[in-house]
Amino acid sequence: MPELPEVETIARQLRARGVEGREILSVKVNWAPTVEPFSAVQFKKQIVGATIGKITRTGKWLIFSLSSGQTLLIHLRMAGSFSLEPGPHDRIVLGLSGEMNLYYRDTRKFGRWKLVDDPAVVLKSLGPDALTRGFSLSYFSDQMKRRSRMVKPLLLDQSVAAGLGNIYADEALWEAEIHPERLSGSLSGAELEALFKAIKQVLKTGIKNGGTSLGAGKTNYRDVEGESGRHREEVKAYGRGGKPCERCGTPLEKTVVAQRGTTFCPKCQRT
DNA sequence: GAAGACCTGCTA
DNA sequence: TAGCAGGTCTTC
Repeated sequence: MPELPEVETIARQLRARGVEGREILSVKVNWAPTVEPFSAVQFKKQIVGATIGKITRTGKWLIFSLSSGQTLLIHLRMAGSFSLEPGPHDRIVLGLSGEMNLYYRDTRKFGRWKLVDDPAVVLKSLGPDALTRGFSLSYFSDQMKRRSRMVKPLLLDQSVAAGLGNIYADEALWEAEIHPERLSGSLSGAELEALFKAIKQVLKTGIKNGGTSLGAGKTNYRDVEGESGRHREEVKAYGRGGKPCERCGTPLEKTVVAQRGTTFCPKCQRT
């Protein structure tokens, strides 16, 4: 579930809560497959005693630099989240110096913690983070022309832009008034620019609103404080199938594109 | 491209 | 009870 804005919100809150600079005193692994590439026992051995340095983010990856020189790369996949209070489905618990426990919660158990010597080995498969300067209009236009595929699956392809997921891809396409099944090579210069700007805008607005969560369930996005994102009220397309398009009033259509649920306006998103 | 795998829980 | 879910990976 978490996409770039949700992961960014979590990274900011972990920093604000002072997780950086604390020593890892203990590690409890309740679901061993979360940890890669080591066994839970090896994983513990390697990180206990290390101090957490900078906490950053690239695409949907959370990055903890450790004083040991190793890096902890955390991907929340569909349902991962962090909390400073214990709760159900806590898969990993870090006991930190200064009486703080950091709980990694993941109902669906899809999330992964990778402990690596060189983060580039994992991150090199990603394109530029969608909110960095490296993700420029010229780069984006080139990628879209070069790989002529349906535009929505291309937006979800992390090797094109890192960070977009199903919600913000639908939102960006709605903003830019482009049909999700358009072939990327058929987009005009004006359409490419509109889509490029829409991507940056929906992600920035998502961050400003603390991310998006749709319902009240346990699999829903929660930030470190246990709050659901306020971006829910701003969503124009995702999850609004059958409801009127806010631009033209036409009922939005829900379909499947590249095996992902996709909502769009059949009238104003051009085919 | 598509389909299945990995998981649990919510919603219809 | 079946179908679906914010993601990615593997195998056709």
